[in-house]
Amino acid sequence: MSQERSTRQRAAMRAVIEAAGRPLSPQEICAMAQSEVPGLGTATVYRNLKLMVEAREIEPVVLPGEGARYEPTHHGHHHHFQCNECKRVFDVHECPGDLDRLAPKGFTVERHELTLYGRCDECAAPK
Amino acid sequence: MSQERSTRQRAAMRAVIEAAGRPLSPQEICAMAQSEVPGLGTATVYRNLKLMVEAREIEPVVLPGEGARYEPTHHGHHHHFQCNECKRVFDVHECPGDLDRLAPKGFTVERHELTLYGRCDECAAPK
DNA sequence: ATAGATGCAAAGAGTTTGCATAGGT
DNA sequence: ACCTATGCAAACTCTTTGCATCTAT
Repeated sequence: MSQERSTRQRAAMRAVIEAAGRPLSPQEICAMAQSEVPGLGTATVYRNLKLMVEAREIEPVVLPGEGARYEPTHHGHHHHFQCNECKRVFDVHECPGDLDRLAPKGFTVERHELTLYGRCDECAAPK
Repeated sequence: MSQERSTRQRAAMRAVIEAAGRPLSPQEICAMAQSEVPGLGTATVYRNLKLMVEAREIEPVVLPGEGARYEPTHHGHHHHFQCNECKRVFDVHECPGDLDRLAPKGFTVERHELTLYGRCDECAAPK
């Protein structure tokens, strides 16, 4: 039987993802976790992300045209906002709801993804 | 000044995209256009796709986690529906509108993308 | 004739995999 | 000690770029 071990790199990644408050890209996670575990390699980050997703500890956030980002598993439906300037992604907990009616006749809607684009509060503010 | 030339490869790509009736990936476009222009290379496909997008002749359709596909330019805002079974993508011309209110305070919404997932009419129907 | 377009190959960017070694248990 | 996890480097996929050649105008 396989058994998951608790390693410094995994702990560092977990801490970084928990603390972020927004979905992080693999490179961000790698860079941020390196302050805790300097030698951390990208392969390890990808391998652990995969394991953590399978363990339902985190989940991928995939926006159109962008690589996957990861955030702690949310219980409940939510969407995302991407800043056109800094390109960071934020959670949006509101939902327009009732999107089933938009589908063509005979189509059944099971799920939807909504992404807003614009300026985040920091980038909207004058410098 | 630059002037766009009409070439066989561009014409073939245009024809393929027009005839498809659904958004096509660069590889599909390349493969399909090669029956008309055998030596067509991927670099040319990508370069022409870029030009055609800039010329507003076609537009990219980018779904989460999928590479870009291209379809003839639609006039008017629209969204997409992807069938979970056949994976085909369809246009959805309705729009929930008024999504600006969903953003966090201080955030400005400029644009939105909405993708519905479910069953298309053919796949929803019993076989 | 001239300048944009093409095709090949090489270069990038992001992600995955092979393999010897480090390190949890 | 055993066996998973790690780090490096190489492989892979998709897309872009450099460059000599071709070709529409």
